[in-house]
Amino acid sequence: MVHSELLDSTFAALADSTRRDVLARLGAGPATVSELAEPAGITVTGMAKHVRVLEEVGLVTTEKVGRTRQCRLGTERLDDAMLWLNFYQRLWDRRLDGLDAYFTLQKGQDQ
Amino acid sequence: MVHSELLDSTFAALADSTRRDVLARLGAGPATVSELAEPAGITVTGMAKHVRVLEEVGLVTTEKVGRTRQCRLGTERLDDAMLWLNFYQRLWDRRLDGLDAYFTLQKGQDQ
DNA sequence: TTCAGAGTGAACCATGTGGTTCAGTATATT
DNA sequence: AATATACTGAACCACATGGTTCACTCTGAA
Repeated sequence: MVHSELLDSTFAALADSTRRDVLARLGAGPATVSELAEPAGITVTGMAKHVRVLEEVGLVTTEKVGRTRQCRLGTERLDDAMLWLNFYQRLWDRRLDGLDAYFTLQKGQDQ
Repeated sequence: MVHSELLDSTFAALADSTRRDVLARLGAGPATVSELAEPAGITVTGMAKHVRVLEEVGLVTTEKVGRTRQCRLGTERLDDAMLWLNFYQRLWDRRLDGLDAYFTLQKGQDQ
């Protein structure tokens, strides 16, 4: 569960605010590469790379329509990332609420 | 909400299976840098870098104990990342189940 | 007081990343 | 048919990343 190439790539894809912006924009409906590039303030070529990254992990789907490329949210609904985070959120909760919480808080107040 | 340096760094920190391993290991209890390095098959210096990355985003807390450095899970409980993912998971759901689903599916059957 | 062990810091290396420009291809529009 | 538009591909750049080695400091133990 931990050693997943897709998980690596998915988290890496999300670790960029330009790409998160793209997901936000596509949440409102499909858009072309140019339409995504303009508000981001980067070149079309640059945006095409971002779209590729998102497409490779399934977060975005694209389709060539005439001379434009229509982009929309993919069907990969962040399930893997959610699953992972949920698992570790529980791990955190268990550690903080459990028997060792006292000891942990005693020694780990620094942050 | 989207433009967050911490969110960038947190997702980036999670985008490495060695670091996710470290979190898993620390979920079972504190460990020193050496104890983390050995199963990972990398040098202590290398692991120290990973620990630093995790510490900088609050996922790990460390404390120098004698000549060792004890590492444990931090108090930053992935809330930011969870919040973001939940928001977008809902966005996905809305898009796929909502009123625009018909239009979307009409034009986006390719996947 | 030595000496071994744990970690740190600096330097280095190969590779990846986010961006650019420029030249090309394919498709609309006139 | 000519031209403008939307994207693609290759080359390039600066910088970040994941890893190393080597020399060093600090601490615990003999």
